[in-house]
Amino acid sequence: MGSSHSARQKLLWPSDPTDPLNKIVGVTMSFPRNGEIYGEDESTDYLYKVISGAVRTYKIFGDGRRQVGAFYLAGDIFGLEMGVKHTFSAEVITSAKLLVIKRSAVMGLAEREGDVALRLWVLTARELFRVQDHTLLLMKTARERVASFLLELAARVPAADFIELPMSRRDIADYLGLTVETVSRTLSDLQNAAAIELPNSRRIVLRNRTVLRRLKS
Amino acid sequence: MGSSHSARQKLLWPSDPTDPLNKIVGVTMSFPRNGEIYGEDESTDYLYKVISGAVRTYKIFGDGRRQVGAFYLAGDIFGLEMGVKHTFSAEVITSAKLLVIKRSAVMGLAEREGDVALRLWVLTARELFRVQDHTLLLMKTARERVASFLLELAARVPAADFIELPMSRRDIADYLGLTVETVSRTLSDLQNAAAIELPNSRRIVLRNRTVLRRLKS
DNA sequence: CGTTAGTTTGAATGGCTTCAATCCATGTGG
DNA sequence: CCACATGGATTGAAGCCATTCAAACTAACG
Repeated sequence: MGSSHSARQKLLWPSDPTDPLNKIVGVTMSFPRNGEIYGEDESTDYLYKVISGAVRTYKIFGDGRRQVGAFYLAGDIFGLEMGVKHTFSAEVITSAKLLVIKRSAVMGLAEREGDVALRLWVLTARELFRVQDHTLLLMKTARERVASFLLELAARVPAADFIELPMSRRDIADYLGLTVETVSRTLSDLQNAAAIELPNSRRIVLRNRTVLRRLKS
Repeated sequence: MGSSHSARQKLLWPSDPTDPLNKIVGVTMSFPRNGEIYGEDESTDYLYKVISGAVRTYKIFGDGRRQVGAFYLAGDIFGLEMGVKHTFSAEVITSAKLLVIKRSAVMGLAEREGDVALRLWVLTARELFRVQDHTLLLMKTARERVASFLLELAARVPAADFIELPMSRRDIADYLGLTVETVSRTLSDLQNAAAIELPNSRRIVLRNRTVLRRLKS
């Protein structure tokens, strides 16, 4: 698992009080910027819930190319897998607080209690849905990918008329299957088209969502 | 659901005798070539197991582009989803026999019996794994995509030194995010590179898998 | 034997990448 | 406090890979 961590503290799963997963106890841990959470092929002994900050999962290919599989923000659960080894690596983007849960505790409970098993199934199904959306993204043009990405992110982040990007252009590029240059150019294009505004490189004002939705497909 | 069907017959799930899903009874149905199984946004009342033949799932975009989500061959289960509506449409490629199971029967059993619930979870997790591999495909070059596709298919199909493709070049193209022309050209390239041989358009002899694996990434 | 759908091949175009330079923000040492 | 180094982002220009448009070929089927 990750190397540097601090601030251990026992507590319950902090979400919907009727959630059957509340029966499981976890531990909060703080991870530094760019810190490793787990590596590809490490055993799936833990799963995680993002309390604050942002996380990316990724794979590195033989020739050095990197594929970003997903971004996880506050409230998202990740690292839950059926196999004994993780299929992606996970890293912190901005410094993050994570709730860390022992997989064995979850699985043991699932065997005895049906509602927990159903909840886990739903989590996997939701992840499947997310990955399917990702494949749809990758069949589109650069403009469509960037527009879709911005709308997807805007829908997940607390409501505001702008997005504060936790990730770099490289992270976005590796998620969208583009180069950093193309991402940068496309964002400039969208700004020229009056769809967005870029006060600085990490903040994006969604000036016209209708235009974005039209570009999206 | 699909329009034309015939040869109804009650029977048990025909696979591993220890499979807890054997407790569920289904009905076999024959579907004609290119027949519709279910449409996108239709309710998820049934799930399916391929007895023989081949199936594709797909989505059509506003501008007419088609995205093929997956190919299902003999033994594969598809159509199992958490949501009330299907996220893809499903069609028969070659004429197929499918085992059709009522979703409510499966879900009801899952609530009472933990091993069934676990089995369903595994099925969804396997689907997730498959879709993740698909996203990895879509980040690669045309050669890499075609090479990966051939190896993936060869691994699923009964062992032989050749593949009998059930699907058309268009199907392959829409699955790989390429045009038919690019797929055709790439197959010709691979033949020139002595990696494969094309006795006819539907049969592919894997002449040199090592070369394919090298091209794959 | 002609029609049709599917596949292959050719030539030209175009969108994204590659290579390269500049810009910008941040931090560090003199 | 300024000078300079550093990493990330943007912009420009050239090249390339996949697409587009078009034509020829093949197999299946009436």
